[in-house]
Formats: sequence, C-alpha cells, structure tokens
Amino acid sequence: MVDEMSPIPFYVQLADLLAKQIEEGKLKPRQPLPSEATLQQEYGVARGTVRSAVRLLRDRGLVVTFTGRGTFVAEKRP
Amino acid sequence: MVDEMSPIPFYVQLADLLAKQIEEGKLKPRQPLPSEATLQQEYGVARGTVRSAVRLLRDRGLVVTFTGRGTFVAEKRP
DNA sequence: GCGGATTTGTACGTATGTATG
DNA sequence: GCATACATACGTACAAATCCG
Repeated sequence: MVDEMSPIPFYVQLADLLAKQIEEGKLKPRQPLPSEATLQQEYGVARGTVRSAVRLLRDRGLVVTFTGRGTFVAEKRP
Repeated sequence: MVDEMSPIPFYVQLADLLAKQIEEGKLKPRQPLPSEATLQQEYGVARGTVRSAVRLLRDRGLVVTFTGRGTFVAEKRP
C-alpha cells in the first residue's frame, strides 16, 4: 500500500514501488505489469492515480504500453 | 496564450478567447471545444483554470457540457 | 466473423491542499 | 479574508483496441 502520511504523492510512491520491482528483477523485460484495475485494488488507489504512476515509468523508459494489451517492462537498452 | 501581465484573470481571458472563436464562427454550433487537457496545454494554464473559463461560457449559455463526452458549442437560441 | 470480456485511452465531475497577492 | 492558480486524488462514463470462445 501507499503511505497516507507521506508528503510524497501516491502516484510517485507507486511509481517508485514498481520501478524497484523492475530493478530488482521481480518484473522482467517483456513481462506484463498487473493491469490498471489490479494495481488499483492491490494498492488501494484510484485508477487515475495508477495511470499517473505508469505514465512516470513510461516517461522514464522503464515500461511500454499498448492499448488493449497492457503495459510491459521495457527491453534493456544497449 | 494568456497574458501574464494583464490584470484580467487567466480564466476570464481564456473564456473571452473562446467566446470570440464561437462568435466568429471558428467554432460552430454542435461542434466540440478542445478538451480541457488540450486547452490546458495550448494556453499553458492549469486544468482548474480551464474549467473556470468553460464554466463562464456555460453560464453565458454559449456551450453545453456532457460528462465523459465533452463541451460543445450551443445551438443558436431562436 | 461475432459477441463478450479485458485493458488502455479519453473526458468530465468533485473535493481537498498549497501557495500567492 | 478572499480570489486566483496549480497539483493531487477520488469518482463516473464512454470509446478504442485487443483477445478469446
């Protein structure tokens, strides 16, 4: 769950949690992230918050998203 | 863009800009306005500012808004 | 090919918190 | 105190793309 008391926005906290899982290899390249609906339930936040978090990861190049398919861990860059 | 130096609030400036486009026929009856997100980017203001501007136009009867669909130029009144 | 389910995309409604003048 | 402006966060609704039986 995200920390209600932290001054850090939920969507930033969530992005950091997901980024950590990617960096630790718990989520591997080409592997799908949980769907927005799943993340929403798992972390107890609204869908918009999930989308903000994933947008951050996308901006950092950590994930790629396809409409109707999902969001996947990006390939490592050479 | 809105004028930073003007004493007129951003949202009033923006409402006037949009009203002018409607009156000049650049935006025609039943035609959708740009989304709040688009106006936000185009005019370099926050969403709340866009919403304040659109609320003014709605109060003047120039536009009608539908949740999840958008804001449209109102039909001419007989 | 079709219909339904899933997933992401877009759009608006509302509330709250912070900061500034 | 009040109005303006921005950011965050919740919700609803519907569209678009994809997947599967």
